[in-house]
Amino acid sequence: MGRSPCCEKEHTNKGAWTSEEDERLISYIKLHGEGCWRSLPKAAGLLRCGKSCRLRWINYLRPDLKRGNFTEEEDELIINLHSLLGNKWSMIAARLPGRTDNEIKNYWNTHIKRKLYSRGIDPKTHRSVDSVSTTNNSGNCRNNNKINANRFLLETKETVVPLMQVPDNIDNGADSSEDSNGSSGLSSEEVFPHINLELSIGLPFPSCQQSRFSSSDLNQSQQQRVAYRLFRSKTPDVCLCYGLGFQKNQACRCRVITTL
DNA sequence: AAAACTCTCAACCGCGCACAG
DNA sequence: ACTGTGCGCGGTTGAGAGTTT
Repeated sequence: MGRSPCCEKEHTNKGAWTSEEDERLISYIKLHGEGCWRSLPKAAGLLRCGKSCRLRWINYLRPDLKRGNFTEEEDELIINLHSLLGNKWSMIAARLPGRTDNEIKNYWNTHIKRKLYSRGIDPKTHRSVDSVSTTNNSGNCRNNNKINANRFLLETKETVVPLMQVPDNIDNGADSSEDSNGSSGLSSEEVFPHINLELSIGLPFPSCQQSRFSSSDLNQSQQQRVAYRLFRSKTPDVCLCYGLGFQKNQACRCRVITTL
């Protein structure tokens, strides 16, 4: 059987968009808003796949896009966020207003990788090329260990339950990723004092920013379900701090809690 | 001047997830 | 519990622009 295609390939245009197609898409979305990408092309009179329309809008036509060169501050922010999040481009993009995941991904591959190599840093591990090439030994850099631990926490599904079981530790400023030897690593904010590590996920449209429940409305199991769904979900109207076990106001100012 | 090569980035593809039925 | 559908993500591709030979 196999998966049905997202659209009929035979009757759709491919490749670069014409200015006429752009205008059609823009005026349609201005009139009807985003969403329902599958039916949008037909409704807008476009011979394009819905996916293609979505991509064109998100990466190129959206009015809130910044465009232009990346600043030095943006460079450093991307590097630091990448060290925490890995190739989670959409999450990184959420911290850079006006930038898209595609743009950041391209920029990473064409510029930043090279920049890091020139600094003697491996862009995958964010460790010095020397230490990467020698072995996995020793973790001679405590900061890097801490960074990689955070990255692990954010990326692996297996850590969801343990994370939710130890919110108190997080609240106390202790590090749940620490091993049992009691060594005190630096927090992410100490490692990157200049970036906001609240990691609330940015929202492009104000309508998404409302929430129906605060954490105080939920019992513990509901909160755990919320946290779990949040961690698994790619839905943007949530705050990552909540997925890490924080309660409202404990860790960040966003106060955005996803609904059940 | 032009061929060859390199770089950039818009666009595509396939997969996984959420959700409705 | 299962299936189909739509959306979003990350990896990859390739056309066109820019640079070098």
